[in-house]
Amino acid sequence: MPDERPLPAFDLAGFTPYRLAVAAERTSEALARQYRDRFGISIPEWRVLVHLTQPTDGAETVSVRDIEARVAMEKSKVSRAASRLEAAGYLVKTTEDGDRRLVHLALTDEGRVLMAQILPLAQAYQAEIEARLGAAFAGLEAGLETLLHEESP
Amino acid sequence: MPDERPLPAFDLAGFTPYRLAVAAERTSEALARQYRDRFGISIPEWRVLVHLTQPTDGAETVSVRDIEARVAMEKSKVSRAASRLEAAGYLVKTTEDGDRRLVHLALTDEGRVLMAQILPLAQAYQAEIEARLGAAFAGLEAGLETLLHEESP
DNA sequence: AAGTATTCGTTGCATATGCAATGAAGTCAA
DNA sequence: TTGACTTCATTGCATATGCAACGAATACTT
Repeated sequence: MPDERPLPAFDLAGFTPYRLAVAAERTSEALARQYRDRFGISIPEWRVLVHLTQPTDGAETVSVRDIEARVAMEKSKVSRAASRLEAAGYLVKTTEDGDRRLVHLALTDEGRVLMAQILPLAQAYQAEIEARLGAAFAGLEAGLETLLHEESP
Repeated sequence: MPDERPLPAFDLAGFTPYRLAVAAERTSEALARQYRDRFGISIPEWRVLVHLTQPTDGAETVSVRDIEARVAMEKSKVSRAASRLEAAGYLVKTTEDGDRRLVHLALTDEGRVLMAQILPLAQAYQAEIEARLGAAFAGLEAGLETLLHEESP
């Protein structure tokens, strides 16, 4: 006869990593669809591009390693995304003067024009999310803040 | 001279889809590492297995399509994960009697034994997350609830 | 009933991914 | 200075993935 010992009750629908994964996938995809259809940009490429628009506090260095450190993205993924973007003319890779192991990434004018079109989409989308969440937005933020600033989650 | 028109200011660190993606990746990975190291199970496989432990309300059918519908997982991904799990002996695929297009997925005894080991890990991890979040947990939940129950995010 | 349309699961194929290995460049210690 | 060790970015390779196409089964329409 089959083993009928009941499994521990487990509520998948309430499992936080699962909920986060689904929410992340849906929200990312909704925006990704826009810039993929219009500009042929993938999600890893978008992440690299966006990092290059961020103000670099003080030191003007943005290398593969910097991006890898700030995002949950492997360096090989960053490297390949950067190569595709370079081939497309959106950024240039130059060897850092000080430390010649580092590869300095910078937007081209073409890249700036691209981002001048994409960033407003992202801003509008963020506003849409906040509007939809209403009062719940602050709570979501507080929870994410805790999860993101922990040592070993 | 280079185009210096400033790009629209965009705060990547505060971009909700980005925050969700990083939080999801970290929390999923922490558990995935455990069942990967101990049992050789991948994340897609874990998702399929977990769905097979969930109480099916009424109709006893769990097909590829059901899993696809409930999770953010493509049917080909579900199909291949199920095939690997079948090869490993953790589940069996049978043709549904009523509608012979449907493939009925069910845990084997071996699969139940496996899940009896993994589910407690997941439960403990969920408890850990809730403890770490403390009062912020309810707020996170409320936000996720809104994001997950929307038509077109 | 017959023919068309739709649904379901799998698979072929091109691409993306993760990981380890590599080579180049830099650091450190004696 | 030399030699061992570390860091950085890229690449090779095996595997995973998404998408379209397919065949089988069912539903729909007249």
